[in-house]
Amino acid sequence: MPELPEVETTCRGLRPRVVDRLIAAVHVREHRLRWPVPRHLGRTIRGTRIRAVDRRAKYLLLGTDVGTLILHLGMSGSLHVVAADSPAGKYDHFEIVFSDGNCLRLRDPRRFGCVLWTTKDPASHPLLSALGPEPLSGALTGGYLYARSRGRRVSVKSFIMNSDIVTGIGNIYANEALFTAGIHPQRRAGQVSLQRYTRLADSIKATLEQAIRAGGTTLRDFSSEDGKPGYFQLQLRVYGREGALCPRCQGGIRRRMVAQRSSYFCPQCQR
DNA sequence: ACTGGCTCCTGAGGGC
DNA sequence: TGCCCTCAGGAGCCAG
Repeated sequence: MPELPEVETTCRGLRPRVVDRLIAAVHVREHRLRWPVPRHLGRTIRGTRIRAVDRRAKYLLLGTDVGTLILHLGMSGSLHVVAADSPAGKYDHFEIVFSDGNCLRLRDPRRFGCVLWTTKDPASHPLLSALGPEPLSGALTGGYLYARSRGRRVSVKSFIMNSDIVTGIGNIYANEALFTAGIHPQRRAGQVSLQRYTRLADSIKATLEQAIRAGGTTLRDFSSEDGKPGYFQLQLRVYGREGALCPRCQGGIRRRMVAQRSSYFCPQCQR
């Protein structure tokens, strides 16, 4: 489900509702997420407070007085702040109960998400330490993508979805950004010019910024922490639109599997 | 060092 | 109604 805009939307929504709240209890109904939820978590963080909510790539970092929770929403995860006495659903695997009567609940039907713990700088955690730059930072430039891609034969779409290269870009926004930049998703990463990578870097930033402004994309079930859906699906130009007309040339949008993921593109506009 | 393919898991939707 | 298939917003891991 969530790519960078959805995680950022969740992060911003969460912040005012959990920062400085006292942790009264932790409930783990299902330990079997992508990695087991640490057994000691309740004992460790009870009685402390959430001090910060940050995002790195698609990870959410909840800083407490004694360490940092590292959360990932996987494909189907979402976080909501609800009344602590509201009934938990079948897929509400994890929750932090606060002394203000609310709780932060993780729902994740597919269980590809995770809840991990570190007492060190989270940036040095093995899952985070090798990540590439944030796409909305000044570090993502055409020159950077060009330099990293020389000699690489993977498709440019796989290349920009690789979090070692640049973080946060999933299948929806990869398709959208490549359309905007006029680059065919199957073109080899090493065969894209500097000029075109400059356009692509701009397209990635613009696409993600627009999506954040719209509150993310809701295809099936994404909703922000307060339960509101995103609206960027109304602005999607190619994703999920096989057979529809290209908004630029009125040709037909095609769908093809690229590296096991559905890719949508206009064969006229994208080369 | 790269690359493609597989994997974890549940649910929705289509064809028969 | 049920069965079987494919696909779904991620990304770590493995063999070649």
